[in-house]
Amino acid sequence: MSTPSIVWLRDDLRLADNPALNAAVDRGEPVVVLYLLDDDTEGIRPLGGASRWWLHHSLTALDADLRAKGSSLTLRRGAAAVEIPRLVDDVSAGAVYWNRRYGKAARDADAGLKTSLRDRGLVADSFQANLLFEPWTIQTGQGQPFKVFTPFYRACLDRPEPRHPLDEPDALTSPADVASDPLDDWGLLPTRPDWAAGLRDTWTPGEAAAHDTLEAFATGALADYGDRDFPAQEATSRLSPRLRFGEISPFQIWHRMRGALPDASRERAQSFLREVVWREFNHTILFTSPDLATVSYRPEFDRFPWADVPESEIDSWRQGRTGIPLVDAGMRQLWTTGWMHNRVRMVTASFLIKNMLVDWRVGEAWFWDTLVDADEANNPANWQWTAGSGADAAPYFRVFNPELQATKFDKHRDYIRQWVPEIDDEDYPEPLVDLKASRRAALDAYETMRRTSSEGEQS
DNA sequence: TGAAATGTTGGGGCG
DNA sequence: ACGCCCCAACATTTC
Repeated sequence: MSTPSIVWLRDDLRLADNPALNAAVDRGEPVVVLYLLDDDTEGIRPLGGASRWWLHHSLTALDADLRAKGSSLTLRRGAAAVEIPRLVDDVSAGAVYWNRRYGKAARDADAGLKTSLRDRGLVADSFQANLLFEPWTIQTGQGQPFKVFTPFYRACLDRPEPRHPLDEPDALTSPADVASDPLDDWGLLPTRPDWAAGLRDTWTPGEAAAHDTLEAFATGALADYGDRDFPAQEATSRLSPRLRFGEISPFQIWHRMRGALPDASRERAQSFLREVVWREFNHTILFTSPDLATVSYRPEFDRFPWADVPESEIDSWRQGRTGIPLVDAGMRQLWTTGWMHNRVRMVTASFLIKNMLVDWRVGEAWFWDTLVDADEANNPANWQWTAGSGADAAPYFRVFNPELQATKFDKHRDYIRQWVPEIDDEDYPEPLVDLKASRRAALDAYETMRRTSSEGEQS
């Protein structure tokens, strides 16, 4: 009588460098590879639309990869606290393995599950797979979490080198007749309207394509990583959705960057890894500030006098009709492809927060819904960075001028023309706001916040 | 991973 | 030759 192992995949849709999967294989019993669509556990943020599109296709790819190894993906839907024990009973499982995640609700759910499974006599183990450095291991000399990136980065580099990636299992055996939802029943893909054409043209989700992307970057665009601030150039890795869904692990990226590279790319590799460590930093912030997506890290921003902006104007921003070419180009790239170049993310976010005086949470929510790489740590942390309310954030008065940014980083307007082809036509909209006056208003609003904050502290 | 305002310097035109 | 002014270029400060 076998007691199968369950591998519960979440943000780690890969077979290689997957410690939970390898642990299950090493246990020697048949393995059920599970993905659970959990929109029901309180506090776990439901995925946005673009992420659901990606998830659908990444699960499809994963299932195909599993079938090539003699297994398949088991799909279930519901709250983990209900559905995991149900699956355990269905298959008479003897062990459950997973790789760790770092949001509060997720950690609480996982910890509760681990306790209840162990109380029933099952093996229940979790693994480090999705961060190079566990958040609780990177601390200041005082034992506090870092609030500033650069010392955090140095502390990471002082740690032992991250482990080498693990090989994927050669073959898998799975128990017969495990009930699985049809993926199509989950409704992850958009219909009426089908807005995903641009996503389909841009991306191939799945582990194999993730490795192709990393390899192409390491041997190609990485040499041009010094040009990464120019949005018309393909000088970035485009690995963000791969990391979000764990089609590739940061360990695999780390060691690829430490491996054989063209000479021109050696120094660039460290610049790129520094960005990967920003992801670590953001997850560490999330670990210590679980409400990162809803609460300003700097409490004085609770008093920031956001403007009461009509929804129609926020829609102009969402749809890329602000009349500011670089902002509109970025927002259209986002809507069309589910991704936006990093510099343009900063410009579009600064425009919403500072030129329009809209609460950063509004923008964060839109990016959450439309980005294929929306991540519960990076997305809110980066919005708070731009707002000035975050850890090691840009000072509030650092207001991007989108015209100047276009001059500096899209000199020949290639990026703008790609996404806003009607830029020179008469019907291109007038600017939604006056850049000079709105900058002034943003600085005044910041001053108002500072004044009311200090009054609040005195009373 | 900013921008704008303000300050400083030095070359050159000109009386 | 000299002082004066203008202004561009660069540096520093401020928001």
